[in-house]
Amino acid sequence: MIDLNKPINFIQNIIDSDLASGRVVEIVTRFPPEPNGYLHIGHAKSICLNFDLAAANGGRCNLRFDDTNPETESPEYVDAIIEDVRWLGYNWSGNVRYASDYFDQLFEWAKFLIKREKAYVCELTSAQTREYRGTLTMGGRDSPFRDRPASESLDLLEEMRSGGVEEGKMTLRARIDMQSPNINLRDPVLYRIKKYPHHRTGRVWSIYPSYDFAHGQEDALEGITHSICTLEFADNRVLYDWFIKNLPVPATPKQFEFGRLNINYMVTSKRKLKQLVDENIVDGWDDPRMPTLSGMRRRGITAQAIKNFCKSLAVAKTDGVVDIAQFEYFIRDDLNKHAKRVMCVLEPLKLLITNYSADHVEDLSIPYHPNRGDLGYRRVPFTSEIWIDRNDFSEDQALSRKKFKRLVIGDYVRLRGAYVVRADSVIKDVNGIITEVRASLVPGTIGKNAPEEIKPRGVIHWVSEQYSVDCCVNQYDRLFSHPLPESGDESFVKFINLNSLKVIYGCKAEPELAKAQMGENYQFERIGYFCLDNRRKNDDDLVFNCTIGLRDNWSKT
RNA sequence: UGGGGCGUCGCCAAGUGGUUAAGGCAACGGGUUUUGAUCCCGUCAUUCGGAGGUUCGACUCCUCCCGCCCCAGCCA
Repeated sequence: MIDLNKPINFIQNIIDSDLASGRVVEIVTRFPPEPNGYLHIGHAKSICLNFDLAAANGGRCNLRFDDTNPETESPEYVDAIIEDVRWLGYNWSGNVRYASDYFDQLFEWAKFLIKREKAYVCELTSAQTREYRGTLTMGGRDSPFRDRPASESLDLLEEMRSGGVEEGKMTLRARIDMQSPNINLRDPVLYRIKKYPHHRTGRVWSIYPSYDFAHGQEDALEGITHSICTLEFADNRVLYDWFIKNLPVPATPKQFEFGRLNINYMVTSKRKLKQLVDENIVDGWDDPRMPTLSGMRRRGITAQAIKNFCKSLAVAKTDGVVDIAQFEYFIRDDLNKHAKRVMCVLEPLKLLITNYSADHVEDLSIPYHPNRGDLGYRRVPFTSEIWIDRNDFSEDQALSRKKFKRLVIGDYVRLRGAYVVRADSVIKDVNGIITEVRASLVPGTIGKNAPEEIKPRGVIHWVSEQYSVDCCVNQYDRLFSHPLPESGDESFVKFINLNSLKVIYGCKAEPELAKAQMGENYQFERIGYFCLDNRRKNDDDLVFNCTIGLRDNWSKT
């Protein structure tokens, strides 16, 4: 599975030279999610990169929540994220860490900067701050509070911290360069007032550090050697380095950026995914149509498939769009190897075998997997009345054997794992709808080919009517009808595919599926891969989610 | 118009002065098959955003041009 020919990525190259030059002795990385939403496939790429890079170099990787904005964060997200990382199979070094663990230290460092006249409390409103910042092409103007005495800033900061100042009235800013062509350096905000309870520190703080003031210092505190983030943070790197240089931090982490993962027909923006959840466009963060890890898990996509996919991805600085077919390849690839084969009829049509005794039952033994003997066999009862899928039968005898490898009046077909049968006639209701097909089997064809002159058109799946179990199947189509739903403005909701969920009731499954286990993947032969849905009302309800259909070359033509 | 980043097959992507320009996905042929699945075999860039230049020799170095992405949150 792992492509040994795949060259090492540019970050590994950097690690190699850092190790060779002695800049670092142990590789330490970190996965730093903000707990303001659920993890999605894009995060999976980052998780794999960080954990695998550390492991490949004998280092370690931390899991750290960047919880610097209590207004948008919650313990629900913390728990979900931890579960998802575990599900992927990764173990972080030591305890789960939080930016909030370092609030005291960060505050001390803020005062350190003030004392060295590298930070000041600013009383510009947010609108004024924006105005003073200048534009992309023009420099900004210095804040009138820029040169106030350190002692004054120190007192004010203490007042901000203790809740004595209204939200929006003051910020702590770094004193860098209002003329910098890099806007991040135009006296960035280090602390802002938020009188909002934090999910871990409660109401202890009335001010919270900004991402820029927190992230690099957290990395330094944890001894992170390679701080890997996505491309949009490239401009923040000089600021990251500025703090590391101007603060008495215990280490010198370095930031490296790579291109985030985009997949067509998907949306990977926590903000937008949250919108889908909040507006009830989907069933929740774990809706099987969502690109979230929890949604994909519920859909039946395996952690291994996601990891294999992520590892196949290049780590580079280009921001491309990966074809969803590439992801689907890895989903099928893993499922094909591991899923047990069973039979299930989605749209039942009765087939009566007229030359088979009505009270006879044959206990057939059929392998769980065509090329994995280690998975063993299952018992499948064969009776005279069976269910076949309606679209596996046609009255049109003119249909060529090449175009329709299924049952046609007057011709033969193999019942998977059982006999070869010939369709003889049909019975219709008053509306002309076929209600039953009458057929005759060719004796002695179980496990053997039919006589030379009988050439079955193909193989179809079936289920004994008497022993079948009823089930329900959820089939999914892509959530968006547009390959790039995020292109253009915020109107991605306009591209929602309204037919992305199809619930099929009254499906008939072989008795084996009555024992279906949660978390197990099955292949419904000739249809696709399925798993039990985790939101069933009762434990013995049989509701299956279609993970993905089998590859289907024939329907394309 | 400032700054940062990127442009190699339909998609992803190796390549760091001399290779027949890897590989995967997709596509298209063919073989095996009691899943129209899997598996196997084969085909698929005289060309690297464009134009010049340096060089015996460039996707790789230089110059100019074109295109795309990110930055003006007290979000991350």
